[in-house]
Amino acid sequence: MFSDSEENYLKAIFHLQRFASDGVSTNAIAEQMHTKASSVTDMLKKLSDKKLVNYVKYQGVTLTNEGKKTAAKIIRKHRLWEVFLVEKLDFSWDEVHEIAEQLEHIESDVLIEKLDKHLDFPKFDPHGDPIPSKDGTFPERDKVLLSEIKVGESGVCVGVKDTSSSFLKFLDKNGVALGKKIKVLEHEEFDDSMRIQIGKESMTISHMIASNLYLKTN
Amino acid sequence: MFSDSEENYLKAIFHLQRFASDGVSTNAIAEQMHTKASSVTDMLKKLSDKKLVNYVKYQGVTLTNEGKKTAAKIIRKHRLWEVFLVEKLDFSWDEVHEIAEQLEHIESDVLIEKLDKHLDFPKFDPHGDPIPSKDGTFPERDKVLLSEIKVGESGVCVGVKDTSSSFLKFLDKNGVALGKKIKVLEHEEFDDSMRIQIGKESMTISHMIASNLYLKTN
DNA sequence: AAATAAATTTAGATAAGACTAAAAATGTAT
DNA sequence: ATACATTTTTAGTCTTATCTAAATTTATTT
Ligand SMILES: [Mn+2]
Ligand SMILES: [Mn+2]
Ligand SMILES: [Mn+2]
Ligand SMILES: [Mn+2]
Repeated sequence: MFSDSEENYLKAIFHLQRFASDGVSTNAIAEQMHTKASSVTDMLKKLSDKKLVNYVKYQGVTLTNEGKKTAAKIIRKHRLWEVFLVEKLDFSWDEVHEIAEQLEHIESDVLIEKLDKHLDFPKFDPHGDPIPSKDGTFPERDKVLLSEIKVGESGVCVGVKDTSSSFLKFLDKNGVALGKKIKVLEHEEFDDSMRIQIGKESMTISHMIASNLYLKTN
Repeated sequence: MFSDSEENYLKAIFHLQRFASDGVSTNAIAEQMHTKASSVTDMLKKLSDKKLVNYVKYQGVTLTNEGKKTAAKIIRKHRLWEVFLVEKLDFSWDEVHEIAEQLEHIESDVLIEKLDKHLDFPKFDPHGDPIPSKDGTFPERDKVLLSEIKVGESGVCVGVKDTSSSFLKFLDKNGVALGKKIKVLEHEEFDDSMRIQIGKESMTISHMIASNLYLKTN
């Protein structure tokens, strides 16, 4: 149906579109894709011909409905495979992204649905990111950055904002994982660092850490 | 490491090499790959540069040790994924080949080993074909074509020679599957058809069928 | 409102992989 | 041994996806 490259562009535009209120810029896409602006322009023309994006020269792009649907499907595949890798093959959450980048391009509708069933229809991936349903709807979950939580309150870890391997490895090392209960013990005004309770341990974390961890409060 | 196309050529040469005693011909590869001889020549040069094949103009090719190792690895991946699809995702054996053709190109050594473990280190795929080990060794199994078995003797179905979807579907329809015990009741000289007992049923099968089913005799 | 800077597109090149048509090498039959 | 047929290679073209460098458009300053 679509080439791997086309699918990767659609995914990139989809993710960038959430932040930019207007069209997504050529440069933004180039940066996201680690490619050059001229390559992006070429691809935008092609995607526009295929009615996947609304493209006006010099004005940036937005996804059409068809483009959104296609992007959601790829993200669905990516995240389902990530769940598989962690749940069934015993990978840790910092190792799965690269492999899922490949697996997301495997084409077979039956495969996705069977995989979904095998995994018992998960709603969120190993990083807490929502898995769109077959029709492209993303499940919502009210989550708050740990950095926004007041002293004395607590919540359950449901996701990470930064999904870099180094951050995930740091969390592992300190016993932080999805489902863990975290309570804010202290908040240092000076540098916005926090003292938190996680399980029976307590630890101090920087603002950098606290602003990349999502909690679900009761 | 290698492109999907390169991998597919290596696999094709590997399979053709089992029959041809000397080098594999350009035309044979072209037919197997559903491509043109000129495209094959181009690729052979490339594979030769990469020391994956021994190529002498007009003389056909053979795989180098490196080429054999690479081909075995791809076949290993293909067959492990087929086991996964049948055992874990509940596909039937006639549906898995096309998907495995895609999955075999996913690159991650850790993934293959974890998949192998998850499947409990299978030695044969859903069609009875041997799964090479990490070092490229193919497990052997003494098997005989059903058409070679004498009246009164019996064996257990361990593989198929023809793996076409139509043949596999026919077998399913008639209750033939790997592990089933089959006993030869009669043999018709005229057309080499056979009357066989499978489970509690008995049925007549053509020579075409009998010469594409492998049994393991006791 | 120019002038300058930044972003974007165009033009032209390159590489992989495939194809067609023509040329060259090899094999077969008189 | 020569002619004919088959196989294989070469030459040249096409598509996709990328790049660099130059041109163009849009945005920002003075
Ligand atoms: Mn990911
Ligand atoms: Mn993820
Ligand atoms: Mn197969
Ligand atoms: Mn198989």
